[in-house]
Amino acid sequence: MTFDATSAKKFLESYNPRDYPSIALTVDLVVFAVTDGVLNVALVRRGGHPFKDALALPGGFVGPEESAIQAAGRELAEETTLDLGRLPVHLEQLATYTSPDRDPRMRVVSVAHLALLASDGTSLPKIAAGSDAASAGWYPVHDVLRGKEMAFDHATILGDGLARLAGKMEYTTVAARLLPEEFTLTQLRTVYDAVWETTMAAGNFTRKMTPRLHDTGRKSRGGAGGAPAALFTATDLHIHPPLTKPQAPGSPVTPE
Amino acid sequence: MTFDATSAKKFLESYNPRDYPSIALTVDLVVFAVTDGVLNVALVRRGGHPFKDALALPGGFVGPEESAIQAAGRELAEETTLDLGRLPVHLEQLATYTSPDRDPRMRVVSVAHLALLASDGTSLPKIAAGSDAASAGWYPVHDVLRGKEMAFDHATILGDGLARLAGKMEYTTVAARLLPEEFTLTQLRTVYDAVWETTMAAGNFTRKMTPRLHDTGRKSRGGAGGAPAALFTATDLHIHPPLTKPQAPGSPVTPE
DNA sequence: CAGATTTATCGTCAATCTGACAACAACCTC
DNA sequence: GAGGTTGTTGTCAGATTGACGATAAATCTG
Repeated sequence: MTFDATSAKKFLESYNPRDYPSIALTVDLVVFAVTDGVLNVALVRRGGHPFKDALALPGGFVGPEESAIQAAGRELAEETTLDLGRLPVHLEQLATYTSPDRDPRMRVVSVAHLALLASDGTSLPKIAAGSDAASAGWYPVHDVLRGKEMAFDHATILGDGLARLAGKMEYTTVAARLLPEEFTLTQLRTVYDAVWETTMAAGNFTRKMTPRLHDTGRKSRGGAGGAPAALFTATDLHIHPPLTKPQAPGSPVTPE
Repeated sequence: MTFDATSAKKFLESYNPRDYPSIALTVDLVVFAVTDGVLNVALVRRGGHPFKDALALPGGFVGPEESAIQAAGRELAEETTLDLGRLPVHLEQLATYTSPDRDPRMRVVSVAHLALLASDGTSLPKIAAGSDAASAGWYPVHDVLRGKEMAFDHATILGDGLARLAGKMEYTTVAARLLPEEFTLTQLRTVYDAVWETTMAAGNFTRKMTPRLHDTGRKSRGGAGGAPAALFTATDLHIHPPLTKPQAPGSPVTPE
């Protein structure tokens, strides 16, 4: 039925690289960490054109002999000076952005990744600017998204990253990857509140979360002046049934 | 700490395409459709090496001026001879597979997509083999996955596609995209059973699903010999709280 | 055409889960 | 040690769940 075998329909047997303009394969990183009840993202300020001085996600090229996730891990290690491999940093593929004109210079296909850094909640890991970046730092995610002035399509990528994290926290214990290996229920609840922009009831949160975690038996050395809290460890158990993010006001549950 | 700015760390300002081996950008398609209570996937049998005669996902190259999802839509239209654009075919990006040696010939980065075709449940859309494929046809997904003998990493991709669909059906009405625009609750339940390999109770399914759908007021002309069923239309409402897939036996909910 | 059969939908019931909130115990600061 | 703060457990009414039975509406069989 389709005789017009367009050049794009040919397969590798007849593929000649010179038929196609070359493609740059990069990774972009959405790196999250929580401090003081706020979800932060690592951003760099661009030093060169295009989008000079605009905020952008950190990233870099995928080397000829590495996969995208390996490249993401390498970039993350270079940027955070973190002894990656010791801390269980969560790193997963997010999505790939392929619009032909997303970079005005040439065709850049970017595989975005989501990275979650552990934090005790009071300080953020140091990060270093990459080679094309003037500076690097942490920015409150929800503020950045409301301001929405980022280089390339990075605002979209950041939004997708947040949505992925928020969604996955409903049926997983990923939120624990934003905390030290041992943590209290209040710390975990703080992470949920930071990401979801909610204020969850402490009692009910404890009731629903406890069976999914492993109680170490130890107690936190009272930090803030209250009763000592039990220290938990995350299991890789899926939460079933899911913890549901409170319905956003205005979206009816049962339209009649 | 890292002074050795590796070539891969350089940014576009200093990027020279000839520094990198060229990359082929392709799309792979995981196309699903349901008949007779079975979830099927469209596969082609490869005509050339490597993996000659093995089953593979349909796919093709991304053209120089199209995005990955556009390429996926084009390939889907070419393959199904379907008047895409009329039927609301669900098409979404799944994940990107970038392992350097996933294709022995050269570096092929593939953006996999998930496509859901509407079907009345009794027949499947015709599909045509692509240029490098000897034949194309529908195969039962769960059987194929159990057999697990596919070209390249396509078994992984197919598994990921199934997991995406199964997961999304918990909190969305995507399952309706595998049915005609108007459908009965039993048809919808059949889709759930086909994908999840479950047997859901009809009464409870009706109770939970009804408020998420739009009742057209019309009734199905009794096809199989029973009471006529109400015809529904899908809304894009998220299901809240989610419909939970029954726990797989052997995975305890509350380990104590 | 009169059952028998199949199918869709609604109803019931006990068990569980949920959200709201109170009660209590353990710790810090002054 | 008094007072404030924090973590955990308990209570209670309302909603949700899974299992299953009842009813109504159509087709199939003879």
